[in-house]
Amino acid sequence: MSETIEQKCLAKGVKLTDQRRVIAQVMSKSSDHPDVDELYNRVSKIDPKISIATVYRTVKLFEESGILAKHEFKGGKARYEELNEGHHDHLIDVKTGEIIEFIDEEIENLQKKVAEKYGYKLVDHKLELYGIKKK
Amino acid sequence: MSETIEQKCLAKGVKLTDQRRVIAQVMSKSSDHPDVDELYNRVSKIDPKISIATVYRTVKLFEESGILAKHEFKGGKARYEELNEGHHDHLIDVKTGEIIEFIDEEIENLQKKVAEKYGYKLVDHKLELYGIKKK
DNA sequence: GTAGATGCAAAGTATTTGCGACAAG
DNA sequence: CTTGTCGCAAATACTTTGCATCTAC
Repeated sequence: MSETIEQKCLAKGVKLTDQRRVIAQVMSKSSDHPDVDELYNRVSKIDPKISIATVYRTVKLFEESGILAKHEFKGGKARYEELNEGHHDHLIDVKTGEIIEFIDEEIENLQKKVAEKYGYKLVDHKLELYGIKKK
Repeated sequence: MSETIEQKCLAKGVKLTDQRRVIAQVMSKSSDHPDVDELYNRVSKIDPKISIATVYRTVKLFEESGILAKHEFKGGKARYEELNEGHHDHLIDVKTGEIIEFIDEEIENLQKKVAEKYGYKLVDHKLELYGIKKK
């Protein structure tokens, strides 16, 4: 495991409060991609006094600090995950909603090439695959 | 040019009303990717009596009928474009918001391969590149 | 001590919906 | 005719914000 979220906050000069610590810990433990509501539920079990406004403010702050990644998958609410070294994309099961993380260097390179072709420097991208499980 | 939106409606058994005809024509003429508000503005210039609720209902209906594609680019409202034969993805200029459409067969194939690898049949995907124009 | 964080409730956006009037097939 | 559509305004869902209070550094 690389740095904890708390360490990242220190490194980036993000002030640590009790609320932020709780939110950070819950996100670290979450291997799925919770939306704000779900995150708020989990956080509330640890400290019921934390308000949903703080959860919204904190995920936004963490996202801007490069600590969390925000995803807006099809037709739903925004969902978050901890951002670690290895970049990855998502394969979403359209039946169950299950999410599989994957990495494909070849696709990454091709994306860069496409951007170059049009005279752009690639600064970000979003790749989501939607599939049905084969029997 | 392939079929018009009106022809597609007939083909798919979607009832044609004056309002839908206007919305269809405006979308056909739009080479950008307007959001509902912008579409409503354009539509209102032709027939000011059309309500925004109808615009919302119509784009949703057209999307479900495979006539329009809905995009949810980063942090904004949903945007729409006419869906024609050739599938394409989008390269978005993060400075200006300009959108370039592109096709890359190689990436398409690799996506299918990734899904296969995890035992999935690819039914849909979303690929968005965000870039900065090089000088 | 001070700048910034929190909780609360109210305000914003974007989108959907119930309902009576109306129009397409 | 009958089923589905429209316009309107109210409702919903998600997210942000003003303000007074509190807390980390």
